Amino acid sequence: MEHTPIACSHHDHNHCISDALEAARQLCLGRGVRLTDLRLQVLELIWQNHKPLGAYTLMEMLAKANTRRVAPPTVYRALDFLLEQGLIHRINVLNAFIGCPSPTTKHQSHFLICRACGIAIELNQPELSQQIIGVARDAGFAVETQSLEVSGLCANCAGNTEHSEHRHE
Amino acid sequence: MEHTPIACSHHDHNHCISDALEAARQLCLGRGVRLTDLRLQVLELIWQNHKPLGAYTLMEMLAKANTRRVAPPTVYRALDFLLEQGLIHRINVLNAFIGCPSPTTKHQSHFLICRACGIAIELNQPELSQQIIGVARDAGFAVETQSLEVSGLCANCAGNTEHSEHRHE
DNA sequence: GGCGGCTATGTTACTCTATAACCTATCATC
DNA sequence: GATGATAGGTTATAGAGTAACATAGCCGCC
Ligand SMILES: [Zn+2]
Ligand SMILES: [Zn+2]
Ligand SMILES: [Zn+2]
Ligand SMILES: [Zn+2]
Repeated sequence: MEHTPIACSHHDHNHCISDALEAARQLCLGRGVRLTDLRLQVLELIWQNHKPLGAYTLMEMLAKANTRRVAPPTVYRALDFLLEQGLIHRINVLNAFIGCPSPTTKHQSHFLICRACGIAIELNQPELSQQIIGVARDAGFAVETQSLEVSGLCANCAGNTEHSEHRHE
Repeated sequence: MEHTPIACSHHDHNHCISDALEAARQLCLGRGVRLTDLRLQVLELIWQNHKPLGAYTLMEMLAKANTRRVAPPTVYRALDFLLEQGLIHRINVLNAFIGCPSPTTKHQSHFLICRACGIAIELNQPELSQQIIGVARDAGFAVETQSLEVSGLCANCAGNTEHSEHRHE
């Protein structure tokens, strides 16, 4: 049952972006929280590809887009909001953030991260979450959040490894 | 098959420490790498309990123990060595380090982390590693390393939650 | 024993990541 | 349009990690 993830295959990424932004608008509307210009802008920047972006990278992008200085708290507050609403995930191993393709359904943070091209693929495996909860319960542990970060090579990069190991863009 | 982990139960922790240090000595001897005084000292400090310690906390402890200033590179180099040899793991979600109770057997980094008492319990579940590898393979992804960090409440703290939610020592 | 290369540690300076504290602007509601 | 609440701007600082270079031990060899 091999199935190449969207992030790894050629696809119309504008579609990913518009879907994500529209989903965010609906979700915030439904919850009565404010998806302000800044927050939307940060979300859009995060979605510009399937690679996690650091807060300071986002800060520079914001500064460039708005042609004025943007300070860390500004971007961190937007990121905190997006994290709270489940619109993005934090990739701890990279100190970076990536958009969530299914923010409406509650789920844990499970990612495959390619060390060659930098892509992060979000898994959708409720059974895995359940198994982890089970293992934890056997140890008397009550799970609140899960972070699974698997590093390696994605389908694209695994094939090209011998030729070009270290490209980052 | 409930089984309270050692880290969570009353136990002779000096035994944990001496076991870990002796295992480290043997392992380094066998591999022909040098477990220097500094590296051993850092490992011992890390093992002083079952809670992950940050690099800067370790730095202060080192400075106190040696009654002289210790700079970041000193402790980071020791940590790098211990990580390479598999004697410790890094807990990404905490930016902290914890001793590995089974450094001789190759395995992934799977932890339960109690947000109340700060303890980190290392799981020993090869089946879980295998399942993760399988899920990744279905996405065409070649796994190199895994980091599973589950946050919640340990057996001890889950019972006491209503009384004292936020004790850290 | 003394030389030369290698590994480990010391030292300084810096980068990157994140937050505290305080102030101002905007929004919603009455 | 006053009032309270939320969002964003600003400054400063904390926390985590690394680069670059100097020094000190260690080891094998002559
Ligand atoms: Zn998600
Ligand atoms: Zn890739
Ligand atoms: Zn381990
Ligand atoms: Zn606990």
